[in-house]
Amino acid sequence: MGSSPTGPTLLAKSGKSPVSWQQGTGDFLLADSWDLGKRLFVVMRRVAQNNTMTKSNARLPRLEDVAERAGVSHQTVSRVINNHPNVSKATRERVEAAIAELGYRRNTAARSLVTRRSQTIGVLGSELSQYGPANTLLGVEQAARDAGYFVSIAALRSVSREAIFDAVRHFMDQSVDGIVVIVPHSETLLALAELNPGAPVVVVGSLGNESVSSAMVDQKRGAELAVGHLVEQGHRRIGHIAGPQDWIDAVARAEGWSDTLRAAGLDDDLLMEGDWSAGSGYEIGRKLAAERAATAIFVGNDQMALGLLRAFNEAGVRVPDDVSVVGFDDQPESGYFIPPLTTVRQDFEELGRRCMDLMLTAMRDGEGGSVTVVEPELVVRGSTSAPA
Amino acid sequence: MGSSPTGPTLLAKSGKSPVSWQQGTGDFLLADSWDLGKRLFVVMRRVAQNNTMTKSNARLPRLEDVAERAGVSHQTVSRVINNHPNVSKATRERVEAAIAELGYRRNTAARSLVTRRSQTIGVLGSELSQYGPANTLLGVEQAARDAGYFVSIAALRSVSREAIFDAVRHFMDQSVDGIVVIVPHSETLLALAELNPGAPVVVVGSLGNESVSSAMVDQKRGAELAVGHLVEQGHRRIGHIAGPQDWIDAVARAEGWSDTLRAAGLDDDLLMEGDWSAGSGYEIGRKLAAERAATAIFVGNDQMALGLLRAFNEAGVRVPDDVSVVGFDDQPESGYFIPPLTTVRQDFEELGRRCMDLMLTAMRDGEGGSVTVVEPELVVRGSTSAPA
DNA sequence: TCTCCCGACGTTAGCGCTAACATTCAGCGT
DNA sequence: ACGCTGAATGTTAGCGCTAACGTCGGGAGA
Repeated sequence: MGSSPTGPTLLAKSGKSPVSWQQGTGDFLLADSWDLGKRLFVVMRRVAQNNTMTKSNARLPRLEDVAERAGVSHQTVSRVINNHPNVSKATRERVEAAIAELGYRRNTAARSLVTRRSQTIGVLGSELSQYGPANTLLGVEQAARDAGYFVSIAALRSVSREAIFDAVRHFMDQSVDGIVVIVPHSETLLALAELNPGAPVVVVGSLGNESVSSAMVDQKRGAELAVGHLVEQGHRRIGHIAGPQDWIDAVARAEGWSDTLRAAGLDDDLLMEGDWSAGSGYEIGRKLAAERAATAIFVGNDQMALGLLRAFNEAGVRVPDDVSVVGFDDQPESGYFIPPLTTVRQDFEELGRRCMDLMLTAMRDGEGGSVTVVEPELVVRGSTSAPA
Repeated sequence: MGSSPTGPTLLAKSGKSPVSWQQGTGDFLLADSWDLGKRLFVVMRRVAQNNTMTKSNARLPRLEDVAERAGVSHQTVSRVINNHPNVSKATRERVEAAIAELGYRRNTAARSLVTRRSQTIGVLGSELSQYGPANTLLGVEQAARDAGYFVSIAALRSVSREAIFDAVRHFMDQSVDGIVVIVPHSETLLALAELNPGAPVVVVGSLGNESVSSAMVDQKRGAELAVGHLVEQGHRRIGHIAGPQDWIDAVARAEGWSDTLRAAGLDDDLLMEGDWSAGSGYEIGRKLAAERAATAIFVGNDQMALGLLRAFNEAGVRVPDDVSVVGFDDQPESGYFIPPLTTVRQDFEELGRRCMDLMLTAMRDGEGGSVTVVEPELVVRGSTSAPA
């Protein structure tokens, strides 16, 4: 890219942000922000000129151009690019120099056309604005880009067969090399089964099976950690606010809760279902505050726990003195709830990376059905204590 | 797709989730989840077979195949697909039938190769796990997919020139038709200016200028709403916890705060800077609780406000009785803080849609520099009241 | 010395699509 | 009847790349 010595490089090279911020002096703020705006304006104007210039100019260099410059055939250049063995060192270096000089970049479309691979993986997600899915997506993206893949996304507005079909068709149109599914929803898996994506599928968070690989955090184990912690502290009546039961994770967490209680010889009859939202946690919390049946509540995620805390606070139920609360996820905010929330941490980015690892092997070896499990971790904070 | 009548369709067609959930009965849970797993297993096994079958079978149909079946030339089929005018109604119908019968889908790579357009827009984002950016992304994705575009993402791990360069090169390799930048960070704009993406750029949240279009929520106006609300209630000492000042939005909000105070003849000297995190809000909150200089605090986002509330709670500062607090963003959880947070709502999805609108016109008409502004909205809840 | 082999290239033929040009034929005015 | 027009179609030539095969020369082995 034309980085002439007098280009915008100089302006931006200063590195640190140009805004010198001083506490307690609003004046500086205005001046600096204005200055920033002005600088941006100048730089951007130059960009605009650049753009119109290059746009009208010649097209991008191709293999042929590089070949000509290096004095070889285009095929030899191709070999260099693709790291084929039979190229002499001297030629390789000459070609690489030519590539660098011309700023050659290979044309993805042409390559895809002939190789029938798009170097793109599609990520099918829902609830992508939630903490968990969003971070999983980021983990996948990072691993994918590092592996030289493009990441295309399709967010599901609703978890319906139609929406899923539409998204998968979208990916098939793009002829993605693989599909990662971050829709921890059983309906999705069923819909996916009907379609025939024609590309390897890796599911985040499902039970693995022989056709699709899956990467998951051990939800049941997480629930066991949470409930085990409460049991250890001496709680005997431990309720659970579950997520919607068509979510695979919600089912697994409820299972872990139930199993742990039974193993400890306790009743697992205090079960309620929310919809993951703080609002639903609040509604259920109001009922719980009135009933006072449990001395501890294991909540399916941190957001519902937030709603629960709020309801308890309103009703004068003290946490953890009257009731202990454990969440699930460990969002960055959970440590700042009132009181700070004891919760189960899931390493979503690691999950995303593992997911991509599975995808890479699935695409290479064509094998499916492997499962990788990330261990959750209990984070103890102020919302739990021994019962009164 | 081979949806034979005896295929997996039957299994999945039941529509509702198979899990019949009953409050207070852990037994059902286990049984049902097991049942679900079993059903998935059966369906997925069939998928595995399908996959291996079709993978070994013939390749996908092309224009030529459709043409042959419809008794026309491949070019006529192309015309039908691209809605060219000069095709007779009869032929068009015949071709469409053939397309449907063969399940033809056009090859994106081949099309891109000749049209030099990839039908893909790249979204460059950072902090994509945060509420605002995540939802903006969703808005962009929805609008883009509806417009027939693919959405490729690149998340910035750090906001450095190198990372930005890398991401933009990534998009250039993919020859995206446009780049949406959701990095409300001035450094990004400078780095972007150096590079020459060779494709229209739309920035979310910047000041517009002649080379790039931008979609933004009127941050300053939002701050004015928030601070105006506090002033109206009779507060005279109103502090601000700003975001990092290399973020464009943070600067604008601080400006709005400052301007409003000055317009009301009040001092704008109570200014602190956080890093958007609840933790930084908490730290600043501890200092504020000790000083008690202000009767109201306008906080740069809801997460810092959460930390602030927590610090105040710990220190025995009552909200809103002793100090009023206003946030910014209106995350879904903010209504369940203790107390429920008065805050400024930003419609991020609308922002994303508008952003995509700009992109579409920029790609079509090649014009840049337009700006579209989304109005913020004040949401009054329990964290604000008149000073004591 | 001659063959054979193999590394280091070059040449050719598409991948599936669209733009541009070529062709056909009905309908029109003269 | 004649050409002329234009709608409806067909034909041709790539887009930039890679896989497959062709060629060439030099060293090893007989």
